[in-house]
Amino acid sequence: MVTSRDVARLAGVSQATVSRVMSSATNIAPDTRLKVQAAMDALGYVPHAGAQAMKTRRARIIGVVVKDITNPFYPEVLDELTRELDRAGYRVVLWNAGGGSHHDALTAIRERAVDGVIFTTATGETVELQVALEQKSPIVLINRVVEGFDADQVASDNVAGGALVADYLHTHGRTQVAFIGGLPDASTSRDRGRGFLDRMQELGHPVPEELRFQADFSHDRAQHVTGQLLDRAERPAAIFCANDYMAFGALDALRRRGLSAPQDCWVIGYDDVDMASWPSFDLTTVRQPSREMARSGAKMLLDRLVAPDLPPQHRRFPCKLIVRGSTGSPAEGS
Amino acid sequence: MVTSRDVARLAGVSQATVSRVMSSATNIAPDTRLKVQAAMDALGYVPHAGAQAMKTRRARIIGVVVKDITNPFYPEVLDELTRELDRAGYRVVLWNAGGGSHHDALTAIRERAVDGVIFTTATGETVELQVALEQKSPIVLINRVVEGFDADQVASDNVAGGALVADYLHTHGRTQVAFIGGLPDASTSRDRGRGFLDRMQELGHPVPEELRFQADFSHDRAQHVTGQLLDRAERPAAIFCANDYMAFGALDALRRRGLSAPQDCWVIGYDDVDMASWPSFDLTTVRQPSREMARSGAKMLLDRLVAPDLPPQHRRFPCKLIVRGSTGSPAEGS
DNA sequence: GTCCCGTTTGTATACGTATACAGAATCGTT
DNA sequence: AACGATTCTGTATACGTATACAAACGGGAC
Repeated sequence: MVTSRDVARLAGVSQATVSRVMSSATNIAPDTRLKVQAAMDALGYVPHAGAQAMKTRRARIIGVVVKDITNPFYPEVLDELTRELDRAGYRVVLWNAGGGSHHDALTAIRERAVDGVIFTTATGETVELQVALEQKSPIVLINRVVEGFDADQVASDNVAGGALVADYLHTHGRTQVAFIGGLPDASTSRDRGRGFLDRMQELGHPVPEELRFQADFSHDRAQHVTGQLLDRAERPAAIFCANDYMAFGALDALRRRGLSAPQDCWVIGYDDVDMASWPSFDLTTVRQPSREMARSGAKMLLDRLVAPDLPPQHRRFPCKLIVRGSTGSPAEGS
Repeated sequence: MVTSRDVARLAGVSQATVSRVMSSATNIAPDTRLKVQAAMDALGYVPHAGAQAMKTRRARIIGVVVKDITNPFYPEVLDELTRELDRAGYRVVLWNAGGGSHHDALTAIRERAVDGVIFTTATGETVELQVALEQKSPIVLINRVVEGFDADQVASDNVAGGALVADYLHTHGRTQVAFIGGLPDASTSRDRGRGFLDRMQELGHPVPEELRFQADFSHDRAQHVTGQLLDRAERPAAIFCANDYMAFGALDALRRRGLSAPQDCWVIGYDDVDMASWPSFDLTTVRQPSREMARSGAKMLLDRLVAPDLPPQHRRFPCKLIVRGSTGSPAEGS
């Protein structure tokens, strides 16, 4: 391995000078700089990341924690996060699935292996997160949010989004409806459910217990649950799923039975991932600005790295109902 | 930050002893070990990753390079890679999109920021890869492969897979067919295309130039291209896409025109991603064992880290045609 | 010519850990 | 009782870089 000392020797300067050329400080004579750069090129010098990290106390790496990368929502978020962080000169380490991800990511902060972490799927492990926060660990929560947790958080207004769906169904006279949630301890599912169920109640169409389900955010569980639901005597007029991925499962359950939306049952999702607009699904859904949220979260974290004592920000993005073919009369659809 | 020296002081031993407890060498008196561990717990000691990396010359990080994480094939591969590498005690840094990904990943090796890299989308940038290889950089190619490149490589038998499709279409008398490739310099697309087109020719049904397309592996391009194709006077009897993601685009192009597979045109994909089996697509496709390939590639890399002079392995997995509803008479499906 | 100031460079050291080496302590063997 | 063998621990140093400090140098201004 070629070190800065080797470069120094070849260029006829001290190691410190080589280091200064790297950090491109201003106090370098132009010709010394050229000499050193020539030597670096000649030797193919590349600084040792670990050594730099040790001295500067910065790894230039950000961690991102995701639960199920197979859910198309997360690739979209990741896509945006990697772009944004890459542009800022940071690398991204990814934690996917595995119950221990949150813990591992926090450990990585303490090891100084990463400078900060973006959690997309925070839930109840608040204890450990809280401890980390008290040690001023740079942490940002995207998508899922933890009430009363004093860290930067970015989410969409899930309660309002859920209410949007209720209003829409009410307006179209679809009152006998089912709700399929994700995980009970995920703020997204909880808030969307609450916003939806509360508004339905207000509107005079309370959703009975036996029409409320949990399907852990996955396509397969949602397909299964919807299947059971459809096999009952009475079919609901609409199904609202807490994310698009489950809505796809609901649509698939219909198709498998030779039924379809919107003819036999309306289906509504949440997120508006790219796939939702594909003709195969043509899914009515609540759009949250996922990519913008990702960018915003990345920026918050980067800001916090330079100013650790910034007051924590809670940013909430508005949502919008996108009506497509899986609801409404076919004539209404695009 | 609490260092090993702090632990040493509290435990009343030398820093070296603390380090030895960490590496859990055998030569440690049981009670010293307990004392040290107690001190570590008391102080909440966590070793500094950068310092360790500098001394041991191992970062315990593996890089993974992916082109478009939005293509559902890659999340499946990533899912498996992260699991496997995580289990082996490695973290994963992800490079996504961005033309410079390959270069950045190779730089990271030279910076010793990562111990090795798994490329899933290698193409023609052989020059730089070749240089890296000559410096014995631990590199593994998964999925896409580069001819005559002396590194570990894992792929499926794409030529045979393409031929499978030709045989199948011939058997069912579908001879007027189109091919939609990905990128011309990707081995996957090239080999699948070659296997398919050559076999079609052998069988007496050469595919004319005007029925061969490139759609850069993306849903949207494939949908667009298929759209143009369908708007012609004569509709092909089948469309073979070089991956599932494009096949979904082809199906969507049909749907948008009120057409469908298999009635109006057969559609065949490649990969057999999870989504291919969803009732909404019900896609006939060539299954390659993506997850097994990912595991295999991860193991190759891990092996190479401990034995850098191992001869490079080229592993090729067989493929299998999975017939579903997007081809054949509906009766045949499911 | 002297003095002061600003620029540029070298010297020395620190970051936190791992490990070669040597010394101390323990044990069994003769 | 003396010896070597064995086990355990401490001392010292190295990994590769960044940076505080001091030194050297040159250029004006008087």
